[in-house]
Amino acid sequence: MRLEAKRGAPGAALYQRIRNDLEVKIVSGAWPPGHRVPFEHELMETYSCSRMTVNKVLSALADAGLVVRRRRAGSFVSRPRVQSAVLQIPDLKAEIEKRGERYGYRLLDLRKRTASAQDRVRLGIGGRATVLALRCRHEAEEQPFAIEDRLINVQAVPDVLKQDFSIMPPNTWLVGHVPWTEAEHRITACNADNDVAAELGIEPGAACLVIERRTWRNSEPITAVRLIHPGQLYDLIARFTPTA
Amino acid sequence: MRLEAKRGAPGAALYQRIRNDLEVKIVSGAWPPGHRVPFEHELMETYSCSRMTVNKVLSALADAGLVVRRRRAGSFVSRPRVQSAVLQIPDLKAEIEKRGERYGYRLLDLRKRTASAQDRVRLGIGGRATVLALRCRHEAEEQPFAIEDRLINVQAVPDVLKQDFSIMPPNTWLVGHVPWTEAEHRITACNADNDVAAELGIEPGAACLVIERRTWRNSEPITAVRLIHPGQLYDLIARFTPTA
DNA sequence: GGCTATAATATGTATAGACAAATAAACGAA
DNA sequence: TTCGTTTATTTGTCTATACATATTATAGCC
Repeated sequence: MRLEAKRGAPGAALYQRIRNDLEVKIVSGAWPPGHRVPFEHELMETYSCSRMTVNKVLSALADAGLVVRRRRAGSFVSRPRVQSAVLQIPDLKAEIEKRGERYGYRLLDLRKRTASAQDRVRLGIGGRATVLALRCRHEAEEQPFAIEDRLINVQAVPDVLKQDFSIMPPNTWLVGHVPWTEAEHRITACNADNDVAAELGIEPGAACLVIERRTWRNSEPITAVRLIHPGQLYDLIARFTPTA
Repeated sequence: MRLEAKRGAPGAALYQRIRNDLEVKIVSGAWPPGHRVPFEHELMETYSCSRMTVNKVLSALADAGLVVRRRRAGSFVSRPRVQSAVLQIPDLKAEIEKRGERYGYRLLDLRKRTASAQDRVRLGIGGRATVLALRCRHEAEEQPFAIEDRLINVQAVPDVLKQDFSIMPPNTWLVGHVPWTEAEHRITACNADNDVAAELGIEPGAACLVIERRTWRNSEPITAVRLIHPGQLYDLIARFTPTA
């Protein structure tokens, strides 16, 4: 979102002030869900401006999901406010360093192989394929922070074979070099098995937060990754303000 | 005037087609981060349209974070693509019924009390306050699906005392009647304690996914809720496509 | 060179006017 | 009544134009 002067302040652009006015009415509850907001020509009167200007505001509110627009009927405050939030799925290296902690990384295992049936399911590919399978550990201040279990579709990203993942985490390289068009995240909880417990330095059976992410580029699978965090150690936090 | 507009158009609006063209160039990587996208007057030429139309496209791309615009310099493809996703935090009743399963609900405990120190921390309030504390269970097809542990700030929502939460889950009432302006979500994993295990019908120690949500209305705390799901039973899925 | 004033240019916002498309509401026929 | 048709209204998109504003490039000066 572009930042102008203050959104509602005098001096801000006219359409920003109009938008702010309407948003306040909506999020404050003064206009409850289902309420019909004034017609464009009414808002033109109210603000002494052209229709293009109020149209821009209402279209933006519709894009933001605060109103629904229907020809001939008008614009209406959206029904049930969806409980949605922008979730930041961080690059662990960047995230840890942002906290001012020392980041550590260790490659536990790497192998190139013809995709097994299980690999094909995880990546969502059919037929023969070559994959790079990695397992590595992320550390913050010497403490294990996450186990990463990743498959990369070599066909989609041939350059990946030239990278040295013993010094650089695969995610850091991928986000910088491989654009993606679609991603899916799945978040679950599981009990640590013996391997994971040993690698993370926790008790077997301890609860772990699991984040699985799959990315595609124009429908071609790129990578599937599973990040396993000790449950107490890691929070995913999402903040949401409708105005945003 | 509009002779050009119909050419090669599958019905979509002109600015939609332009936007799509540019997005493809960006997300495909054809225009890498930092690349200068054509000036508005160049796009006018390319698409034989007015500046307002290409301006609308570029402003929308800027709002979406795909480009950065700088006066006198031009518009540039944004730097690092952030790993973010819109996470749908569903209303459980709606979610379960959408799957075609039977929703069940049971109020386990409800009490009105003066906020304890712990309550005040959870809600983020200071001083004296009255809260409503609920504990309830959500079921899908007779199976326990989640334990909900909720605090409601009675000052912020006095009407809450008039509701009968033995038949209607608090979330269903709240989302329909109490607008909020800010929300925070926190997702963690924990091992089921004996109480939770009994209520969910799982083994003590089994991994659970915990979603904590706090909402405010103009900085006034409304409610704090903790949802505890059996780890195997529940997935949070977030899909993200830049095109939206 | 380094500094400042000036011009050039791209974006930011706003207007008035035009026609298209969808559809709620009124109307009329069976 | 009920069904189809017409009409009126609202939103959707686009144009051509205008001026404001930020910022880069340049020219001129010391």
